[in-house]
Amino acid sequence: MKRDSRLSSVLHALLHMAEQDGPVTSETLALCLGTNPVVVRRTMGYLRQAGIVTSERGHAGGWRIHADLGSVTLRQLHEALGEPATFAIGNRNETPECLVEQTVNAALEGTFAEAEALLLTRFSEITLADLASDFARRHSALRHSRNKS
Amino acid sequence: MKRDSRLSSVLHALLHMAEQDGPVTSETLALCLGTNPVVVRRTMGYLRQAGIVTSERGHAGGWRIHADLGSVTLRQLHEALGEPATFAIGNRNETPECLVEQTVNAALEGTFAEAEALLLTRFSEITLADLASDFARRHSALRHSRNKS
DNA sequence: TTTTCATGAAACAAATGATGTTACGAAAAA
DNA sequence: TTTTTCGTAACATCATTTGTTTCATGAAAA
Repeated sequence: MKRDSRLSSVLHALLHMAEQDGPVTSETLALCLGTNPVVVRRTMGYLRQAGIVTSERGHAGGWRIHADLGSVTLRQLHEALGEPATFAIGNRNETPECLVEQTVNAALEGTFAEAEALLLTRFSEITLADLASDFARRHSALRHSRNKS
Repeated sequence: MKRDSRLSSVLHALLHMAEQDGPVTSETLALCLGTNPVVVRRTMGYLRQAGIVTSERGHAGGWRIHADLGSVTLRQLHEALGEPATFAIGNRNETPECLVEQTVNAALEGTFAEAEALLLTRFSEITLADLASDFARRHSALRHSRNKS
């Protein structure tokens, strides 16, 4: 099953952008992510539409975060990306005539809905600022362990 | 995103089998599911390996449920199918060197793990007997509404 | 004003993975 | 011995994401 990794990608990109003062080009982000500048533009375009980032063309152009890190949640990013399907497991037929299959669908849908609600709740509780501070902690821990050795 | 619908499929098949006395052929199940007998064999084969169903060849052969309906949970079926990936969303790179990406992965993995745990818990709480009685309820409700009209 | 750098967007290619199909072998019963 | 049915391998199809190529457009620098 091929997973949608855009949320992971934009988080990676945004945290790198947060470390920079000026704008960051698609080229640079593509190098960070191990992909292609066009893919970066395509994906970041969703965030621009949602007002989370801005882009500038020409010399010294690139991408900037256009929001407070503490105000952007994973849920907002997920929504900006079009709320892609959460689960890789699903019903065989979404609108079956067969009563047996309707029963199966109802049971699975209820369960998936509950798990998705939990996921989205957690997403809404995590901000870019949280991740940035997690990163700072890891970074400093790494420095300490390097100094020791 | 293409979803794995095997759990949905086997539930559909098992409930149809529960309605029958004798064995049910792959051909019959394929008609119920709107697919191919070979696909049925392939998928039901996982359940046979797990001891949930048996198959017999030749005349009057086919598939039988080899367990008490109340003792088979959705979780067991999910496990029998090889515990396919739950989420259609995931990390871009599972073992990144980049500390930023490690931070992102850790946050997402924690959240996904929590949602998956909930899903599996719910799966372990639902048995085939539960679904069969849900079905009976729907079936009887349908008859009543038909009699009214 | 021309060149360079960057995004915007469309069109196409590649890769991936589930599902579907064909074909044939093996076993069991009529 | 013929029919039925599963078991399995190999291959085809389909959908979707991701990657690539290409060119147009805009903005700053030379």
